[in-house]
Amino acid sequence: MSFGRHIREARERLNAEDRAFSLRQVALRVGIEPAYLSKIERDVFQPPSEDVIVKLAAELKEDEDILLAMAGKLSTELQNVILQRPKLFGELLRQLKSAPDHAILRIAREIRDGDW
Amino acid sequence: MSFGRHIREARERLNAEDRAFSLRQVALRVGIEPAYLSKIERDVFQPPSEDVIVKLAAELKEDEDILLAMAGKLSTELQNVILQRPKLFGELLRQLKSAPDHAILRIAREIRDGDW
DNA sequence: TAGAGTGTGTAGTACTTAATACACATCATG
DNA sequence: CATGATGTGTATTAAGTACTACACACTCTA
Repeated sequence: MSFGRHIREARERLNAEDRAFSLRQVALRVGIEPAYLSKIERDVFQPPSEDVIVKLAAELKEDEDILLAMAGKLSTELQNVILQRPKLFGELLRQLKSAPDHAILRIAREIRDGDW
Repeated sequence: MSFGRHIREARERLNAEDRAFSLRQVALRVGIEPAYLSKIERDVFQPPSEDVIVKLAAELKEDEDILLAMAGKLSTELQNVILQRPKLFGELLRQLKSAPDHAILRIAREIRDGDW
C-alpha cells in the first residue's frame, strides 16, 4: 500500500472515534498546511520529510520505522548506526539480506539477552 | 579525515606509481569535470553523488562502503535491504548499535557458515 | 622553447525536495 | 439558514543537490 493511502486510512480510523483527527486538525498539530496533508494522503505529492513523518507517526500512533520505510526512507538514526562502522555493518547486512525473518529475530534476541 | 582529503591522498599514492592517476585523467575516466574533482578533493564542494563515489572507489581501488560513509551516505543497496523489513532490521540495528565489533563479526561469520 | 598536460578560480545552471498561500465548494449543526 | 469546519485545486517558492563551462597560470619534457 502507498504511503498516502496508509496515512489516510490510519487517520480515518482514529477520526471515526474522535473528531480531533480531522485532516485539518492533524495537520495543525503536526505543523503543516492542511492542503499539503491532503495531497500527501491522496499521493498527489510525495511523502514528506523525515521530520514530518516522525510527527505523523506519533500523532497517528503508527510505527515510525515502518512509516519511513513506506516513504522509501531510512531514519537518520539507523543510518548513523551503520555509518559509524560501515565495513562491519555492510558485511552483516549483506549476509542477512536473504536470511529468513526468524533467523534475524533470533539474533536480535540473542544479543538482547547479552550472550557474547 | 575528510572525504576530499582521503580521495586526494589515495589518488596521489597511485599517481606516484602511475601517471594515469592525474586529477584530470581520473576525472575523465570517472566522467566528471576536472575542476569538479579538484574542488571535491580540496573539500571546497561537498562529496559527489553515490554514482560518482562508486566510480571513484573502483578507480582508486578503495572500499565503496567506507567511501560512501565518509561522504555521510549509505548505499541505496544497503538501504533497500533494511527497507524490505524495516521492523526486523530496525530492532536488530538498535540492539547492535553499542555491541563491540567482535560480536558483530561473530554474528556475520555464524550466518555465513549458515548455522540456523 | 613550443606544446601538451597539470591543477584551480569564477560563474552559472538544471533538477529535486519540501513545502506555503489562498481561494473555493461542500457539509453539518445549533 | 447562517456559520464554522472540512477537504481540495491552483499557483508559487525557498533552499539544497549536483554538477558544467571556460579561462587561466604553471610545469615538464622532447
